[in-house]
Amino acid sequence: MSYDRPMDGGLELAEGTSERLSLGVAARLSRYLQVLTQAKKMGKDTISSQELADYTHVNSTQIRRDLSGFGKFGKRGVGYNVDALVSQIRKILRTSGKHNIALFGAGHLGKAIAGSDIFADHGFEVVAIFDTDKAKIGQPVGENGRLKVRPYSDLQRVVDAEEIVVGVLAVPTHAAQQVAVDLVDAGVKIIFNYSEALLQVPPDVTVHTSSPAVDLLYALYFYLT
Amino acid sequence: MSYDRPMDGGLELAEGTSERLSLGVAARLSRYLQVLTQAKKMGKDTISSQELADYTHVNSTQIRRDLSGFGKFGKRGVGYNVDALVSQIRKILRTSGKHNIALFGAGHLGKAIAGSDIFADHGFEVVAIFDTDKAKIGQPVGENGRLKVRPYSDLQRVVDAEEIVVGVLAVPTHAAQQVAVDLVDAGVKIIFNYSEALLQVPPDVTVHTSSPAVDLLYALYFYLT
DNA sequence: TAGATTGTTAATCGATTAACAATC
DNA sequence: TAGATTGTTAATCGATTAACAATC
Repeated sequence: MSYDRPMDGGLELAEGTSERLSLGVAARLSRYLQVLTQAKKMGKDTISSQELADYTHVNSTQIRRDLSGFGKFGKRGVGYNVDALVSQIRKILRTSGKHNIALFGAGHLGKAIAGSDIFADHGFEVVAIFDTDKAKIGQPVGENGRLKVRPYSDLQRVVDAEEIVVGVLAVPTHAAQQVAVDLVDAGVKIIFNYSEALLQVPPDVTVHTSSPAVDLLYALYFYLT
Repeated sequence: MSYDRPMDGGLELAEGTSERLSLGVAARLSRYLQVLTQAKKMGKDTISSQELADYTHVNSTQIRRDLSGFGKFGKRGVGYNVDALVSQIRKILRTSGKHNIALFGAGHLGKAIAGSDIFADHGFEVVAIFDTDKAKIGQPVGENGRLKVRPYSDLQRVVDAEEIVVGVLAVPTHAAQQVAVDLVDAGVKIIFNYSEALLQVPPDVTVHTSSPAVDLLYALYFYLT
């Protein structure tokens, strides 16, 4: 685990490059990144493992341990430089690039997602929004009406032309499976599902279903006990 | 771990009642519940641990192990009865009751949440929606315009009158901390944060921040490697 | 220097998995 | 009966934590 390369932003990845991160480490690193991004917006230059722990509910020792596996990123007595740590984690997660998203459904949820910078902050860009409702097609959506709602029939063409890697489903539950099928046919391998549908997809496709109510149940259990 | 009470819906909880569930078990049980709820809607009467595994990405042995800690809920060669398992898990999680939610922010996201049945399916009811924008106050929101947007100044009064246990923040990031402070003052202990703000709250208050982009980063890592 | 915080070790704990007898 | 699937064991693996020397 020793690591003697200077921490000055060299381009190579630290040890561990060749092996896949474990699920847990990858998930935690993503969360650190989220907090760091916000901390930076709040004008913080450095952050301690204890502060990161307060926001992520991950033990501070665990955080230092996760990070030290890839290099000595901190300064004893001071903490971690926010900018430097962001770029290190991005490198470790190999998500420094820009990735294009297509959004399905131009209802309240679709508009909320299109207008948010929650994806943009992490290098994702919503480059297309689709709906099957003719009344909605052509409508401007997102900040400054940057996007125009496209007809659903353009899916395949747009996925190819815009190099879409993620499909986000903000459609009614009954419509979700069909969109998933069409996305898979178009070659998309990551689907983010905001509907309640249980999606059936081939094994090489990743589905992430957002379940706020599940998270609430979980929080409530610890509140009630 | 032996358990000889009939599985016929007796009211007592199985073994483990007195001890708190571990974080992991509680989280997984919540996810099983989500899948079971959807499976029921799809008309399934029984479900196998393997089917649950396919939808939750939890190993099927792990699922049987989680469940068998509380009783023998399954039938060998058949699987689990969906209805019975739902009520058993609800009992284990002690979330059989109804819990009231207040929603903050009547923008696209607030309206999307108010109009969804994602919370209702799990015994949560959105009973109030607030906004500070005078133009929005009084507007009907949710299915059949069931809710009218209330002025933010009514927060304390409504939390008391409606026995609100969860506050859901669908407000701009810059407004989130103030709402959190006011909710804490009103006695709410669970906050669900859809903004990007890092919220500062007392230790006895649970904050869950929804981070779709973080989940995407994570999915993308496994896609890219 | 004095205080703070990292990096790292060592020990513990819980999660995960394969395997398979029991039994529907 | 034959096939399927649970409940459970036993072994392994990774996560978690306390403690503390190193050092900024």
